[in-house]
Amino acid sequence: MKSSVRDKKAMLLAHLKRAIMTLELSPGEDLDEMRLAEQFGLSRTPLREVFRQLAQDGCVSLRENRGARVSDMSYASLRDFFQAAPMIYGAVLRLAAMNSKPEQIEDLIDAQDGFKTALHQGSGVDRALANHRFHEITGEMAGNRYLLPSFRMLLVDHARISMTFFRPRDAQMAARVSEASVHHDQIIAAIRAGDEAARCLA
Amino acid sequence: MKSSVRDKKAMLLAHLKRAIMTLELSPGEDLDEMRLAEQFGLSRTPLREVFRQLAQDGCVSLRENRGARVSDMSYASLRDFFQAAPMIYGAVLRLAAMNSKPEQIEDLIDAQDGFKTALHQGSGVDRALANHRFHEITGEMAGNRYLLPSFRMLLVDHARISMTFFRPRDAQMAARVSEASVHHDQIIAAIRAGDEAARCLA
DNA sequence: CTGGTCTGACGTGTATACAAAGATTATTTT
DNA sequence: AAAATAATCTTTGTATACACGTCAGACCAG
Repeated sequence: MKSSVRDKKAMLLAHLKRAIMTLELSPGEDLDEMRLAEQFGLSRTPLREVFRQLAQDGCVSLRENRGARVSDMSYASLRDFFQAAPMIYGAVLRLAAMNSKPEQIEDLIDAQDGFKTALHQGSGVDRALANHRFHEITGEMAGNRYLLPSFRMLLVDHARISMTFFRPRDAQMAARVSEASVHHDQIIAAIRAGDEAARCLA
Repeated sequence: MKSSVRDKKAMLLAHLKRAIMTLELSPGEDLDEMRLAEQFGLSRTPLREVFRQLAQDGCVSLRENRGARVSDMSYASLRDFFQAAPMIYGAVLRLAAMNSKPEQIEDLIDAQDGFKTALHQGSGVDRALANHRFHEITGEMAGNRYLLPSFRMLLVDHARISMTFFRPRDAQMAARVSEASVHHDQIIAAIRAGDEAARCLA
């Protein structure tokens, strides 16, 4: 079974995004066009399109005549992150509570199950990705085209920051992650409540 | 003097963005790749790159196998706009007040002068573009990489919404626009104050 | 040595030909 | 005559060759 170019593009996008979020590809690392092209059986044209999409999510930065490089995590970008994240996350959650569909709530609960599983028997990578998936669904629920680009950028770096600072041995860290699980449950409850409220109005 | 491809790309980008913001290109209108390519003396490859950049700003939507189309302004997107705009604008202004540089404040004052000129002797298009320029500078001042993508999208549709609903004869509208000018002055004052405060801390 | 420029190798940017998908028109069938 | 289907035509997506810019190391001047 040979996959179409379209599928290969999607795979490459997912692969690179995952690798960047998990720090498998380090911030600042260069991406080699030609190498990736032949590795994934694509020509450079669609590959560069994938780079553009990654740039949109803040995964890579494109430098004129100097290729794509994994976005670095400087002190400045950490500061930017903690300035922007609370607002955008808050806004997304409010909208998610207003606009969520029953089916999406099911997805969210599944994602939270996945997160709990990762919490107890997964690696740091598993936890970061499961957490990412959870929040990604809240973004879908909010469904606001203006908020989404910023939200997606934040989620990518949320994962990278978790990966950077998470230390499995550290008891405080373990507590933090458990807190996240509780927080997720609160989010689900709030969204359910919002959904009920919306239903009553309709 | 013949301009380089790089310059032509920048020109095309600016031209299309302006045309879309001023509704010279209507929402929903299709963009013809080949026509624009020969019109601007570019091949399709860099032209499609420009389309991608426009898509990033929310100017156009790219449909699989069906080219680029000017983003339409549906009821849903208006709702999204008014949900997202207050938050993002507020956040950007707060950060602008914290991070602005003296030189940027000069730019902002110049932009406000331009807006006032447009207000008194310009067309609706002039006003919308001058207003856009003003807010664009506040975005630069805030300089938060996570907020910027959403902010840019909002600004584009801010201009388009103004163009849609502005009616020169309408006295209420005239008052609205004057209000905007006052609002701009307040913004400048607030940013100046923030700048002073930051200076005192340093 | 140190600083600067030149040159060649490497990698990115663009043009163009070709392939594939969508839209349109003509044809056939009921 | 209307609907379904086939043929074509247009437009988009991909591959590839070539042009151009960048970077590194050699070479020379100070």
